Amino acid sequence: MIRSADVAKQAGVSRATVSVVLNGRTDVGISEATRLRVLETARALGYRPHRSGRAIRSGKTGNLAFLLSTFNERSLFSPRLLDGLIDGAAEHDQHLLVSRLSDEKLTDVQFVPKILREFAADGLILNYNSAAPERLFELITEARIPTIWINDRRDADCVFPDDFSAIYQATERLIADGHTQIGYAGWHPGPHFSMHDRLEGYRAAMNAHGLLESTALLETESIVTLSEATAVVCYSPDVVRILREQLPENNIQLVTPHFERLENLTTLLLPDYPLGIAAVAQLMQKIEQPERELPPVTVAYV
Amino acid sequence: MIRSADVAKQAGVSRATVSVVLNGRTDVGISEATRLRVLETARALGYRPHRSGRAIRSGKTGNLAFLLSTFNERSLFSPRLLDGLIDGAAEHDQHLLVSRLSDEKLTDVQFVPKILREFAADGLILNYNSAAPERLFELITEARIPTIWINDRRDADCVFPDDFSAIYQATERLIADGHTQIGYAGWHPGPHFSMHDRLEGYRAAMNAHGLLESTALLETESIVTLSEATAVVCYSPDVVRILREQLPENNIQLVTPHFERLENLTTLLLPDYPLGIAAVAQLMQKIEQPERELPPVTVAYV
DNA sequence: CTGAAAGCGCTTACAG
DNA sequence: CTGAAAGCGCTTACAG
Repeated sequence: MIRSADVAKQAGVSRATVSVVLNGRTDVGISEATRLRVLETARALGYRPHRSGRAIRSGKTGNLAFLLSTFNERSLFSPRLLDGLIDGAAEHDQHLLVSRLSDEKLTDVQFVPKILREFAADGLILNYNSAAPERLFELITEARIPTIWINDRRDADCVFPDDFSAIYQATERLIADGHTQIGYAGWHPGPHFSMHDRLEGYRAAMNAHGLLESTALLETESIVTLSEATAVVCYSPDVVRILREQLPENNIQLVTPHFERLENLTTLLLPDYPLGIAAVAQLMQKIEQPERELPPVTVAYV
Repeated sequence: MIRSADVAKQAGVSRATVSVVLNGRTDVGISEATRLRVLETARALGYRPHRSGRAIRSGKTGNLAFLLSTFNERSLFSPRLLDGLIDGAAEHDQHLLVSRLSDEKLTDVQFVPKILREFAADGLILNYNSAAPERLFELITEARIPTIWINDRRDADCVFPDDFSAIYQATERLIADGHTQIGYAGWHPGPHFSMHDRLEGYRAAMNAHGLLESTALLETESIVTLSEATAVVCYSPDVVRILREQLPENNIQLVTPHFERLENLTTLLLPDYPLGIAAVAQLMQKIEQPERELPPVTVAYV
């Protein structure tokens, strides 16, 4: 293992100089020749600074932890969300720790997840919707660790997709096309905030233009009958198949949590990558000012 | 932030005693009363040991890094694989760091991923199939970090699903049922080792029983015609739909990388969770003895 | 502009 | 059985 002392010795400078050069500090004047010599020596030796050294000195681990449920309904999870988090973390020079917890584990009062038992990350990104086990809230509070909630609408410290605006926007597109009989085919408002927000987005758009609502709320993938509607805003791609038999494609607006655009269909996609980026940005702010409650952040569908 | 010194002071012992008690060391005799007092004090204070402190002392970060490509064809990735890795890491008292790299980034010789630029993990689990960018190999070698390859068949230090045996076993089931005209519907051997292994598994089973091969190798989801076959071993679930129109369900054996069993169909599933567990176990061994080349490990389909 | 010293939180010998 | 001391790799004042 190469230490900063090895680089210093080899380059003929002190450890402090190595640190200053490698961290690109500009407040300390270092001769260009020395700077280059240190950089080159570090490279040649394959020096990889030990994160823990800095961590213990700075009080910051340089790690962010991403926590989700093994129970898929509880957590939004996609490779793109993970990419957003990883890229976001990298932008802020942080590593991303990942952990998944089962509800069963969380019901055990003895159980404390490793990530909360130790000080191994500077902050937490929680990917648990509103139905998260009560015990989880306790654990977070006890650990007193800066936390941002992702995909949950709360009073503060959260980042979530703007379902309201997405549906609102989709509805307005149909209105702009001259439609007055516009249906909404989505799910019954359920435990997740987004179900409620989408319905409200539709209602708000219709009301704003003095139009009458015509909703077909779904319990499952039941058949949609919106006989009087000439156009439909819809959330479930499963329903599109049925709608397509009844309506021209131009008259269907899809807003979807899936990532694939359906052929010839105007589609708004869940912004999972930007969600990850935004969540990390919020968490960094939260880490800097742990006491301050951050106002909720919405991320637009794309 | 609560430090071990705080716990020591509060409990009226030295920091060393706190360390010994909290790490459950048995080689040092500690009175039961003292032990309980330290544990209770730590709990009451909400003490969370700073990983970096131990890391810097022990030379081990306690982190394992999982590295994959943003290019999906390069990396096997599923929530269950991640669960396997996370649970495996937890078993060994390690955290899991995750990072994804795009091929473009890796073509840039200047670019060194954060995880290799710093010493932040004790070892690496690489989820890159054989077609990984050349630069990646260089980077790993330069960093001299214990590494296990997952889902790639190499000479050493790798963990991969046993595609050969899965297909062999599926073929033998049909032979045991009395079939002699057995087809294999899979993909042309391509860059990934598994394509080759599956075909060989089929061939080996047929040869072992003196039967003639009848393969329909697929380029895409083309129609399968195995007119003389009374039974088929098949890898692609897409092909099952077509086969089902030609054959009774009992005469189809599916081996699949997807996680869902098809109704009424004998199916062998890719063992992604066990793969994660096994990969971590191998990596822990590799970290302990970095010089030693570990023989390849296969994980059976389930 | 550079270097010696101190200290971050932890654990491990070692002395009592 | 317990505690004082040393040291892991790093960075940050501070003295020269």
